[in-house]
Amino acid sequence: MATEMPKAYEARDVEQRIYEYWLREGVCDSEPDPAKEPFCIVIPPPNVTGVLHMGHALDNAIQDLLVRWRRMLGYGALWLPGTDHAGIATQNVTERLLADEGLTRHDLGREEFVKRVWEVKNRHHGHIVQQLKRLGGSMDWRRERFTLDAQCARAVREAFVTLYERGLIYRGAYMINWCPRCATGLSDLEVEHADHAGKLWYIRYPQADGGPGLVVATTRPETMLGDTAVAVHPGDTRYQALIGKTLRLPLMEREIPVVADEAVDPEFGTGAVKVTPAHDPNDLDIASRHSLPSVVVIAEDGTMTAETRQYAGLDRYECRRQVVADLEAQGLLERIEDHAHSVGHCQRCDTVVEPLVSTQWFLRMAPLAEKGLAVVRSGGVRFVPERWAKVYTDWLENIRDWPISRQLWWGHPIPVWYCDACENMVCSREDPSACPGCGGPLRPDPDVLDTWFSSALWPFSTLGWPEQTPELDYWYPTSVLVTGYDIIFFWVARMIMMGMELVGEKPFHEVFIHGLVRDEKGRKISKSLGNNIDPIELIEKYGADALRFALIQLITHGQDLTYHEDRLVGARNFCNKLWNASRFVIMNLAERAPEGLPTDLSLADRWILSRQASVFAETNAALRRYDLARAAELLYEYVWTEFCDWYVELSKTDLYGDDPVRAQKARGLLEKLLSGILRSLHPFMPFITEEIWQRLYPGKGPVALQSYPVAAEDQLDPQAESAMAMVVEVTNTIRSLRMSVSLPPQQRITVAVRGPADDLAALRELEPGVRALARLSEIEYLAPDGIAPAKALTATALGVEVFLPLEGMIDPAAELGRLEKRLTELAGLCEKARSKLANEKFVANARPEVVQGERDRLREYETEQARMEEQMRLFRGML
RNA sequence: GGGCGGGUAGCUCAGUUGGUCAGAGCGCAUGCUUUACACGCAUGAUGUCGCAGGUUCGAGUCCUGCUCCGCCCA
Repeated sequence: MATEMPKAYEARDVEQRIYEYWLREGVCDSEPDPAKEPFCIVIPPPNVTGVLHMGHALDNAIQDLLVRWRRMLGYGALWLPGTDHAGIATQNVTERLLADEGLTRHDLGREEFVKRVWEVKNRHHGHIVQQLKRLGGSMDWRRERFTLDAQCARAVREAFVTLYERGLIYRGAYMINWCPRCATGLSDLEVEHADHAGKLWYIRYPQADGGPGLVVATTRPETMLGDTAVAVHPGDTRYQALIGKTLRLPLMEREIPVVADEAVDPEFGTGAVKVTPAHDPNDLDIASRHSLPSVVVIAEDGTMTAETRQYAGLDRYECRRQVVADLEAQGLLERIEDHAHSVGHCQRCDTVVEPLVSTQWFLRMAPLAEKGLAVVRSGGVRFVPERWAKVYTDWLENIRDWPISRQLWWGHPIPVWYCDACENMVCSREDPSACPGCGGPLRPDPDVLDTWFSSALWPFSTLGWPEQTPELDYWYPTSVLVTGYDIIFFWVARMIMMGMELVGEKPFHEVFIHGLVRDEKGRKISKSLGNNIDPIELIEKYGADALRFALIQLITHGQDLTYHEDRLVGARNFCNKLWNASRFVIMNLAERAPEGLPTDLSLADRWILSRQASVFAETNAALRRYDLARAAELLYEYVWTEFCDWYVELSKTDLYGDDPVRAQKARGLLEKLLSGILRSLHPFMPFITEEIWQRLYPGKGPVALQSYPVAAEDQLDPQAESAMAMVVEVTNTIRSLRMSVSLPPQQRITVAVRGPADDLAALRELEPGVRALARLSEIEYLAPDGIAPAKALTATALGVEVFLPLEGMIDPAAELGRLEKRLTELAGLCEKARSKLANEKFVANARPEVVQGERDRLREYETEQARMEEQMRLFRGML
């Protein structure tokens, strides 16, 4: 067996080689297998031109953990990878590149531009895939998909046409959010609202008959050019006389009416609001109630229209300055106030969006939302943590129709064609060659679909839908979707609705929602802050396993998590601990260990087997309820504290003792325990566990395909656990007492122990180990009534008295101080317990075992108290 | 304005159905070339569990109010 293991684990020497090994072994490949229960996760496809950030690292660490765990449990586990074409984002990336050449997409023309985008996509694609691989993701790369590939395109077209045929998709002119920079319509979700320190301009609108008129307050003076009315609240006494009168719109010199409308807030500004139906959704509502005309004054490129005459062609903000200046010159600007208000920005480019009436394709959401709500309410789709279900249902209950067309060149074309000759419109699964009405030429719809439209089909388009493939049949609905709460509306909700509508079945059983990764100062990661953390750099520094383990440890109950480099150091150290514990075991396995579980187990053996069985049971339970941090903690604790600190140390007395049978038994058990540790940790830290596994069992195949350890009930041994707890406590007590008198570590001493026969027997069984760990030359066993050594340091450890007879080294005054402190503590504890027990209501109401526990505790305290007092008397005699 | 989450050791966070002096990691202090590991070992210090009431024999844990921080929606 190869025993040459470096002293420290070096992730960089291991990871790439191991990943290639998995690919070679087909570890991540999966086929539908009716003999196995299916388990499937589809990756939230990262933006193909994006760069992996910590959020992806977290998201993928979680998915890989779940998939590897299920795979080892024997499920037909598939993790399906892929990327998203990210319409606006990718088009913007390409346009920026063109800008460097001094070109715009219009210079190139649509066809040439789209070709360029594909080139950009192809360049970035390899990079993002490489990053996912470096994280150790066990995706089935043979099944990789791209939201714009032929298979997804087929699904998108099928979905669109089907929805259209069902009357769920319609086209019309409605007010939508428009990004003047991206030159496309946006859905509400793609608009981010930010508070903006703006102004409130008070403008006088005189009456047409020469009267003083009224004053309106507005945050957007430039839109006054498109005003077609002024509205006041019908109950507002200030304006009763003006309702129905006509005003003269300044600058435009147009006559507009004063209307009364309930929607006006009399508290805001002057209580009179200007009505610009073409550029404000609320005004549009008012306009429709009063049959007001609409005047478009801002064009799609953010400049003023011809309607604005002298302002035509100005940028909207330049126009604002001009309008304000002109109003002021005419004495119509009454005053200006500071006014903070919320302004919508384009999610992709941060430009202030413009509400505009525009002809778009819409998806009717009410019927879809109904199905989406039903399946979550009935528990068909379960959110973890549960509270996110409410976020989801609240949104769906108030949902508006979804504008799905985008005025971009990069994306899925809308499968609709128009005949200019006969005004026919064709929506078709196949490209039509001519107008079915007149046989004339057809013009394709120039728009593409919102990227989220194709993302919404992802769980089934990737599995082959609309074909009824074996994959779709086996893995759909998928098992769990893992994603951050920030895309519940964008993506999760839409997948659920589309799955229900198009496949007739939910896309997944569960949704595991995690928080976002924040920087060390707790700030959200953002481009503008420039506080992005590159997971690849961290992988290079600490290893992918350390990064993954640290992230898993940091997961809280759906909350954001604060990244801290210290955590990575801790996780890296844990990797090294595992490496060295394994190194120790493997070095000692130079002689082949026997097969099967050894017999003639010691107390320590029975204890560690019991602990391992119990930890594995708890770990699986924690994973099942998605308490991933707890699962990681359980294994961390077990490996470091119980296995390394105690079991390995105790095993040395067997390994290096003169009994070859015991040594052989120790080797056998260490190997068995390590096997369990490696398998249990593999989903958390795949690389290092695989590397060690290969060294431990060359030729046995990847650990990734071994069985995941589950509970072994027959190994649970509560008696061994409590006996061992006592041994540990006695050892710790001796160490602590040694330190209290600064005894040099090298100095071996004799200790005496006094206590129940069972406890002493347990100590005797592990005596060589205790002697080594507490640096003892000898242990003297005293019967419960045995006479304790005089002039000794003493303490009680779980009912066993420990004496360190250190005559000459003891400072009686210091000892008295220590004992006194402990006695004070004990007095307080006794007092507390006594008063509890003296309370009739406590005794009457508390559960019997709680009362009994209190009694037992009190008895222990009293016993210890008596012993301490006895010691005090001894030391006082020494003063 | 509506909703959600959080305020526990210097830092980051655990604390399952209320019941053993409140836990972990990091950091800190002291000591240690103990034949796997200094990315280590041992020992130790550290908390009015945001504030105020209430329920209860008993509250970090349940209820009410307040306060501060963060997020989502309008």
